[in-house]
Amino acid sequence: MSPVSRREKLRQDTLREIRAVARELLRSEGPAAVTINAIARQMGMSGPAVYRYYANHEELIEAVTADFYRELTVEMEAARDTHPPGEHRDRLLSSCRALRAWAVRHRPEFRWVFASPVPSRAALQPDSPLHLAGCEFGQVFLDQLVELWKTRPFPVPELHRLPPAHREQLQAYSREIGHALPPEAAHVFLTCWIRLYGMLCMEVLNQLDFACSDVEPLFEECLRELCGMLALAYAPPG
Amino acid sequence: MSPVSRREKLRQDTLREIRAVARELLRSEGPAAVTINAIARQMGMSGPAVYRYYANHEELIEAVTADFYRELTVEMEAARDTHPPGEHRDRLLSSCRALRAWAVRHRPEFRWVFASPVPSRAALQPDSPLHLAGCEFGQVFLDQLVELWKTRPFPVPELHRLPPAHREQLQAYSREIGHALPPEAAHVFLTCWIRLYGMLCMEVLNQLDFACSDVEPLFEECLRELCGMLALAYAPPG
DNA sequence: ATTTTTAGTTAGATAGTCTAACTAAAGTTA
DNA sequence: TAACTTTAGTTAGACTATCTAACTAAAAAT
Repeated sequence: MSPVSRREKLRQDTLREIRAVARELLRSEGPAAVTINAIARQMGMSGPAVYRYYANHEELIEAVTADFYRELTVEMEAARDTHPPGEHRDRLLSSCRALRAWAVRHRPEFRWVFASPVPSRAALQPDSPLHLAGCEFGQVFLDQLVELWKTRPFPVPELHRLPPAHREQLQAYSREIGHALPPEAAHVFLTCWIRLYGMLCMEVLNQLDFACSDVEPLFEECLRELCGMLALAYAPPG
Repeated sequence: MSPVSRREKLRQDTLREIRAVARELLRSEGPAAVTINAIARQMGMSGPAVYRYYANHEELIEAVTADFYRELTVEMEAARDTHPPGEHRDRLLSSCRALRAWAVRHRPEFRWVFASPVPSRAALQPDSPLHLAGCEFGQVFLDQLVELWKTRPFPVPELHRLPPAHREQLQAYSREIGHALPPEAAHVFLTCWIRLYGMLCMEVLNQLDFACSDVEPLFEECLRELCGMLALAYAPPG
């Protein structure tokens, strides 16, 4: 007895096809074109049939977004793993570059991830696939800083010099990740993450076009600064 | 003879009211609720009447977005001008804090500005009100760096050490702003802008909630770093 | 006083989300 | 195998959106 019935397999195939068609529409016609009806047409079925698979438009959108997170996560992990476990610097740089490469190669998808923003922590139920996928994505970066911290701790600010309110948040977060990083190292992690991800956000949302068409050099400089903060020697790509 | 006829005045009032109602809907019911019909209902007129004022939904959205840019610009300028012209440090910090204050106080609006992103440089016609408002917004920050550069130049990288492709873009941009900043100073401007704006982008798009509910301390640290890059002595708010 | 312009109206074409009621096929069980 | 249940699909339709067309009434211009 196979654990998945034939029916279940077909169902999974259809679910996958729906998301694939949605993505194709996103790429070819933009986010507004990703409608239940358009997907159904493309698949040669009637509109309401799609509701057998996703309860409503929002749920479909979330599933597609989760796919994007997962694909991005896999690519970052793959890039990271082109270097042996000990090579923290190369692993980190590779995965960061993979992040940007994906974002640039899949602009509509990356924009989509931002534009339908993680509805503030409180809103999204913490066990939804989207939330999970988002966490696992962030984890790729976090894990590497944790690993680095364990083997080759980077410089951190003195905890008592950080504003008390901020300190408490860092302590809470440190607890939340099982003390894998102490609060002051979590602060460095956050700072790095904001730099990296914030820059990509601006690039992909076309907020840098006024001055740049090619943002890669700025991104590399960002990576150089990241290395600085983490006491790693920057190395150019290639 | 008044230069604006009575009719024109009424028209401007209605245009303003449409945008105000749109904004109210955005705040109270979210971006999806900002529809031509809902606005018309709220104003007690029939749907198609709105088309006398805005040719289509997109044009209305653009006008509202331009309003947001303008309001934000005004607030930043006002904050800047609470300090006398010579006080570069205080003026810059005040306007940056005003930027974040507006973003946090008007989250839906700020999100909206990002989420309906400046359609890449090529797309948007350069004389549209939205594009203009966006430029004027960026100008608030740029102008201050220009002023600072003229009176108290900040450290810059050596131009020949930047990647050639990047150098060319910076040269083009420098030309575009009438050489108000040389390319290497434009590079510093860009770096600062990305830090500042990128961080806000992440905060407002709920990408930092996983660790922080109060991002202010991180923002202040960002300002501290900005001051460092610009050879200014950071000063806390208040 | 007549004409033109403008701001509004209703009716309707088209396209979306989503529900309800039904059908046919596939799987399950007596 | 026959009857039953579950599932994936169907069509019809209620509701809402954008936007066009054709019309009306009021205001402005001549």
